[in-house]
Amino acid sequence: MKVTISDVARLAGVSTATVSHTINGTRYVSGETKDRVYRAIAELGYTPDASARSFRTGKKKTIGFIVPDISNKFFGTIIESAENYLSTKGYHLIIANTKENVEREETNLRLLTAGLVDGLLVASTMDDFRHFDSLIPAGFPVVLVDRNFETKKFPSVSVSNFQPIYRSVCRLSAKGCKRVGLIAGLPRLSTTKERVSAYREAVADCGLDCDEALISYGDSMESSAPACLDQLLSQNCDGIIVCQGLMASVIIAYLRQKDLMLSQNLMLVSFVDYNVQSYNLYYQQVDQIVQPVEEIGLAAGEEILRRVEAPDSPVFERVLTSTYKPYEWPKAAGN
Amino acid sequence: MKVTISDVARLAGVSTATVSHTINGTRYVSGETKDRVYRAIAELGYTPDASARSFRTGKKKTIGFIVPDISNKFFGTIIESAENYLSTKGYHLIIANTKENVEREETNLRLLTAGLVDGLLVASTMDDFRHFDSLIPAGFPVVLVDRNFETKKFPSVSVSNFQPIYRSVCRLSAKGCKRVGLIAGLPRLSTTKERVSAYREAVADCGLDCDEALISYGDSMESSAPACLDQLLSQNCDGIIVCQGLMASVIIAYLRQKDLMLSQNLMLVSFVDYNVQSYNLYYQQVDQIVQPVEEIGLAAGEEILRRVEAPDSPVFERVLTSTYKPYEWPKAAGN
DNA sequence: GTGAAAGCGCTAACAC
DNA sequence: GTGTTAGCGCTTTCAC
Repeated sequence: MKVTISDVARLAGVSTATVSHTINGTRYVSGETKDRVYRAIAELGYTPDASARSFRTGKKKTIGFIVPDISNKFFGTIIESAENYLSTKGYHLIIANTKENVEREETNLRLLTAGLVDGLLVASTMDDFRHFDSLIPAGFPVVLVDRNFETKKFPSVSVSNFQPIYRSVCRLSAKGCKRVGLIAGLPRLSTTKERVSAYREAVADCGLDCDEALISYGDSMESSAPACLDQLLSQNCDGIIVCQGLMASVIIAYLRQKDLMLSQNLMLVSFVDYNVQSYNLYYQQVDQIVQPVEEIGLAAGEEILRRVEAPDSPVFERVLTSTYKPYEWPKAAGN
Repeated sequence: MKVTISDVARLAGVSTATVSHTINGTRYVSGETKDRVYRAIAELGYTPDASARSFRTGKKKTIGFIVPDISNKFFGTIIESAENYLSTKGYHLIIANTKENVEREETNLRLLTAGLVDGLLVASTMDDFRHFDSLIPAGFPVVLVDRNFETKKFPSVSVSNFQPIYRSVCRLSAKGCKRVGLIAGLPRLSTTKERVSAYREAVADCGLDCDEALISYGDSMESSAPACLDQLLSQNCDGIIVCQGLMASVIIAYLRQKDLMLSQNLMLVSFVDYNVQSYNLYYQQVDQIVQPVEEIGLAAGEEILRRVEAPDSPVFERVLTSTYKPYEWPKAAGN
């Protein structure tokens, strides 16, 4: 049967309090007593029961992470670096995948806030802040990751993509492009909105063709890439900006299949993506916008623990910046 | 403050037992009483506390998954489909990342089996079964995923790659290759061992050059790909088999950078990888070995719940098979 | 058809 | 320097 703290106490000839304090280092215990306790623990093969402990203390030592798409390497990498940081601090990570589906997010929000985790990291697929907010119990620690709401009630960790997208358009314009297309994600997402508005502004500033049909909205998952590209090609665009790394890979391949060489029919393509060691190998012929993906995960981990430990600490918006890599740069061979 | 089951009971004018049974449907409650309970719950905004419940029942409704590399799409996809199935059954998924590091796996094994989860899915990076086994409390539900041990004590879900690798070698041989190289993963992994032995057997059977230097072991992460490729190229091989999808992408790019066209200096390349919708676009010029990644995740989910619910059910080894896609096949356009 | 009450294993006052 | 003990919120046996 299960061996409990009382079994240990009995065998060691001490009280359960002493055993507890010995294990947790929460008060002084004499060397000799410690010894007896540890010996008893070893002999019985005792392991403190995590759920009894959580129940008692109210701390679960667990953070939830609601993501739109685990299999997307962008989020996979964020999860990885968040988990890496959290495990360092003795926390576990519970993952929930929404597949960009609002109901799934609702369900998970409800389940995870019901005493399962100490805090929640959310890359939300919702656009209705009021609704999102209504699903979070008052005072529950939440940090928004990658995606924001207009209303800045919750702390967030995100990436600014306005400037790089603006710059992409300018560079395409300078190369002679007149009709620059944009392949964006789900229209409701803050990241999409920000990129689209940067695009619109730059297109106007550069005097390029300003045509809503040049903006193609995908569903933020890779499968929508070909359709988006087809739409843009049918619009005779001569430059393309792809707002997502996963889609970008597909786009490149699809272009190649269609025998449309880059810098020929199409002047230039810019990507927004995560930084992979092998990245340069693939895409050296195009501009890259590299997001600081590991840092997002790390920052997310730091912020959520800050809020878990001090729920009333000030609400920060942490905005990280992407790196813009123009394609003329000297090639830095991976490895 | 926190609202508990007693608050609800008091407001509804019933006992906590009735509230509990109403919520859980564990015994008959009259319609009228139910109503009162639900009204009280709504009024107070009551949510049952998950950790109290776990503590009481001993069921956490949580499965742990120890993976070597979350950011690898192969595992990302397995996690995704496992999570998908588990959430369907009311279970949550705790992720732990080992980065192919044995100590990290040990730590996580210890932490997760200490009352945190009901069962454990593990894609182990260990090769010492005895050691692994010693870290699992007797009777604790465990299912091995993707990677096996020689000793078949634990149930497992894995993929057979012997036949496809054997076939790859044969096909390269038929194309005229004499020196076929293999880019494998960590030598200690069962998947690597199985693939290497298929390779060795086929090389012998086909009368190809049999040279240990033609086998290049990576670390099962993408960053080792270029070094592996360089090693093989220095061996003047005329065909290459890449045992991992992540590495394969890097290899393709690296070959292109080196201006080595496929089917020119190198006769053919085969990949072992997951099935992505866009896959055909990329790699149509090579044979593909497509692993049933979603099914691995699903099967893993099914198996672990079976064991959680019936710890003494028979130990199954579930072996799934990959799909071999020769490159001459008529192209099935993605989508 | 419903209630009373005993714990699950642990931590943390409070006591000495 | 260590022991006693209440109680975290819930489920479930036993009782009526």
